[in-house]
Amino acid sequence: MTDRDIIRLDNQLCFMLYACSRAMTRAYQPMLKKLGITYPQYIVLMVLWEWHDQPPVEQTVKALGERLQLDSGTLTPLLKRLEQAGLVSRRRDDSDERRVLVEVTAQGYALSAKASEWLQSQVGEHSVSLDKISQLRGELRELLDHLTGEV
Amino acid sequence: MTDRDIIRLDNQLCFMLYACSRAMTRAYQPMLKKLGITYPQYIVLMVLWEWHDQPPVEQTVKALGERLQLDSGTLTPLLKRLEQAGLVSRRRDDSDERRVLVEVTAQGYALSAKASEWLQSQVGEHSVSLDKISQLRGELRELLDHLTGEV
DNA sequence: CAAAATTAAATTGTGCACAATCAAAGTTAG
DNA sequence: CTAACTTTGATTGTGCACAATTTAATTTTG
Repeated sequence: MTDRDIIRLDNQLCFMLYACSRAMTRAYQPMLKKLGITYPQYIVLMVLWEWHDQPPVEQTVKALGERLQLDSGTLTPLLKRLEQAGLVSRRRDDSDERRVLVEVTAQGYALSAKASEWLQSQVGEHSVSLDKISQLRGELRELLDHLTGEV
Repeated sequence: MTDRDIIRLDNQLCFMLYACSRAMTRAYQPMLKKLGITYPQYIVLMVLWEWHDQPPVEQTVKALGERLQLDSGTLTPLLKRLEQAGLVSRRRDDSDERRVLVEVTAQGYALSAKASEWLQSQVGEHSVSLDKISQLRGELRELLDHLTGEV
């Protein structure tokens, strides 16, 4: 296999990731419309739901950013919109005024159940097998670790 | 496996695609900076380079949109910027004034060689095996086909 | 043919991503 | 203690994505 083939393979992988990510967003669109949130907001809420169930040491914007690989330039306005919608609360940490503590409100947590309900109604629609999804997830994890310099 | 497990698996796949796609963009950033283009512009140019080598019947904005699953709202301004940079030419089709024909300029085509050169210098850096990349690409293709309602 | 329907691209508006910069709070060192 | 440094989040500006609407060209129909 020549270098040129390797490059083509790499480019194809790039494009498939780009296309699949957007296709997944589109697939979730009907649910998101019903919930009244965007896909990135859903991603953020997934973490905040998890934090609600199993509170970590730090529930800050920084911790959220590390988890999602997003900076404050993306998170600050997104969280403000979720706050505006009554789904999230933000407040300065009294013990360190640089930090902003973030958590879901009762209303925000309630969305979790609505999302589950909607997704459960769709479970039968999947013709892609769970084994394949599971395997794909694992391979993507490996790729992600490599790209972010874990290895 | 319960419905709840299925939902969690699905959500994890969503997030991995979202994260991997952005991580890949970051990985290409040094090259893109040198070429003076963005990641989506690179994706568009990859198609236009291919069109240059093997011209399809229709070299229009519409054909580009179908190939990349992007609409004119995204493509029009992006192509205008590439045109501004002298990498792409756009002109109305004389035989059907609704259409806009798109192709790379000589300068735009020359970027292909620069990209290849840069990527070839990086080939050794990959510790992810080609087999894995190839397999992953195939699985993503399968997922994409399913999500876009082929099958 | 002329009206209605369709098609292709452009435009408008919202919300990410992300680089770069800034401001304020906190920590460290002289 | 205070000056230098670091950390955290906010702000600013650019460029996608994408929904919704608009405009103009073409095709279809009555």
